[in-house]
Amino acid sequence: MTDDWDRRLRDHGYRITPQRQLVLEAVETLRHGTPEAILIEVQRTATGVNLSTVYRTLEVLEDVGLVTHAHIGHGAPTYHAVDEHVHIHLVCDRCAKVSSVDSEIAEPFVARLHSDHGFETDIAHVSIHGLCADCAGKPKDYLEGDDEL
Amino acid sequence: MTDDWDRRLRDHGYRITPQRQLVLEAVETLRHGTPEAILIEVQRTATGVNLSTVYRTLEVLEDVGLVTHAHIGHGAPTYHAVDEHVHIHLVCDRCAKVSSVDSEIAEPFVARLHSDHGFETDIAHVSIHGLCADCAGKPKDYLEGDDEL
DNA sequence: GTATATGCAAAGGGTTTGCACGGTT
DNA sequence: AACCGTGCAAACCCTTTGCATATAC
Repeated sequence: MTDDWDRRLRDHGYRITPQRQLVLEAVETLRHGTPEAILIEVQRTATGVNLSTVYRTLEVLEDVGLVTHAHIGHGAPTYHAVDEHVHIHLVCDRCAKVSSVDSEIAEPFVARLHSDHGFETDIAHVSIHGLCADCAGKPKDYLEGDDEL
Repeated sequence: MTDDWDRRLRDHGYRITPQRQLVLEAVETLRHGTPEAILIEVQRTATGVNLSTVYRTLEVLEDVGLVTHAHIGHGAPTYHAVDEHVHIHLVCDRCAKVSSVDSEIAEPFVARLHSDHGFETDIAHVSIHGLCADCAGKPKDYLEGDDEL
């Protein structure tokens, strides 16, 4: 676990509690975790912890920069520790498969948004939707224009 | 309104109903509309229409290709008529302002996802989060979108 | 006439909030 | 001792669903 996690909390005026430690550990253990999944992981150690505490804690951990969240499908968001490698989620709208790609691939796009619109993009925050290679019915490195939904 | 809307519905085995017509018209009138907003617009003409009908109708209209939806914030999605110009929503995570940019700006990125991962991206489906020019403190030129609410 | 669409109400996920108690500082 | 954090339950928003009725075909 990030070694200065307690310091980070304290520096922002937050207190150190077992729940905060456990939630952070759970986020790091599960590399992608919804609040619900995080709760279950936390409850392996401390059964009494409540879902609303998980929500409040994730908000705090995000505020101090220890975790981030991304929206994958239409459901609950998933949380990651900040030291995880930054990645973009590609979600297939047909088979619902989720793949992760290095966020570096979006660099030129992000740079363009910045130069043209002054927008500082958090590219990993929401996933990219579309059709995966299988569902699009085409192998990698194959090009053709078929764009129905 | 799209002139072959009824034909499109019929061709997919759907029936023509006043509700479907009204919902489609509402989507075209409001250029960005949540289900709730669409309901209100529809009810200006037909007060009895129900929210669940709006949901079911939007699903049908989307199925036949007359409308699409995009996720802007964490809340309800917004619907657009398909003949609207395709655009990406940039959402500022600080001030919540939403601006629209031409989706063409993402072309190289989309092409890269296709060539490297075989993924056919629907770039407009989810918005891009980050900090707007004002909030990032780095203005250059930005395009104000057509949204409110 | 028959199957589909609708309205209504209830239930369902996911998330937030008010409150009193308990724990950290 | 003061205040923040927690558990609990209720409320909340958005969406879906079951069912009986109404309507398009």
